[in-house]
Amino acid sequence: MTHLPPVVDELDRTILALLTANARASFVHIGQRVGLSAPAVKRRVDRLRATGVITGFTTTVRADAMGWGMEAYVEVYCDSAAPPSRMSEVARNHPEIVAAMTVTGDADALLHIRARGIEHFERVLERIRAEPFVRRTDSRIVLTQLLPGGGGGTALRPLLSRAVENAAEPG
Amino acid sequence: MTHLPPVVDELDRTILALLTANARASFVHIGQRVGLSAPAVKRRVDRLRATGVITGFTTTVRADAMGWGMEAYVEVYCDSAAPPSRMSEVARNHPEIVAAMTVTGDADALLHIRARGIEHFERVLERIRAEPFVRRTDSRIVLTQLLPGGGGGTALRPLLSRAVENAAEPG
DNA sequence: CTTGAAACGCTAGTCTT
DNA sequence: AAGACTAGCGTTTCAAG
Repeated sequence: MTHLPPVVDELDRTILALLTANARASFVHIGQRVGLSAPAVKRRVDRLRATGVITGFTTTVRADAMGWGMEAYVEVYCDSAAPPSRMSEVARNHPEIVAAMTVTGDADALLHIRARGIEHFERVLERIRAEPFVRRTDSRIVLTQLLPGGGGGTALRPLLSRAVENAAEPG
Repeated sequence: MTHLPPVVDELDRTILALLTANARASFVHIGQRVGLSAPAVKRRVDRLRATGVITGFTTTVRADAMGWGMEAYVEVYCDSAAPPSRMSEVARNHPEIVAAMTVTGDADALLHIRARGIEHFERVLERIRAEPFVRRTDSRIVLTQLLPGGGGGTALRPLLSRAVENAAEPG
């Protein structure tokens, strides 16, 4: 929440690397690798969270194992008067939209979409194109991830959160 | 590593939702929410990892706080004979490429790139365009993330891993 | 899946540098 | 200011039911 001076030294960077590699690593384990005691590691992690460097701890899930077999990037062309806030609202209302951003170039926004299959994707696309300010869309369906962990976790959170009323808050 | 029948029931889905919301949540805490004892939760999490549904636990880090202030999606047009394996190799050799995939449409591949700033991004682009089989590139620079957690964590792993020789393996 | 017990990790307080 | 140490408590883990 707060925004104190986010100073990140080499020790912090190593701790962050270890935590991104395994968010469930114990503080003693991390401490052994960086030459610190467990309480010292905890203090640094607490500070990284307080300064907003660490925003959370999440789990990477294979999307296809969850039945979300396809993935696409959709460029959206809007009417000239369309405000980004309106697009943001649309993105929040469609759980299949796992990321949304405004971009440079001809298109106004870029959406990262996950769907159960082609027919599901088509329905999502129809819903988006039904928005009054959307003029047209241009889709790129993902064929193969070229890097390991390409289908990873953070973006899946909106798709899973329907199963839980209150998300668990750390600490 | 193994690929046993990845059956995922409603309880598993709830556990996954809680773990994606907070990967450091304790098994007792999760158990209270789903009406299970801690060992029962652990058994299910172990099984989800063994069947490849859970691929890891990671930490979400604000990229800008780490000095990675800009983000772009780059479409790559290749020579007709360029194999995807070659593109995969290129993606692995450039740490700024946090995701790479083959896609439908005019372009052959789509790259997700993070850079410290415009000038850094330009250098990365030059390096990519210097690859012999790359014919041209088409970039979309990200202006604003429209969903919370849009700058998130998993994709940052390659950028941080240089700080650590051996990544911590869970379990 | 649960229970119970031992090992382990987390965390706050206190002291040292 | 930042880390080390210690002790109390919660968690993880394995055995057995």
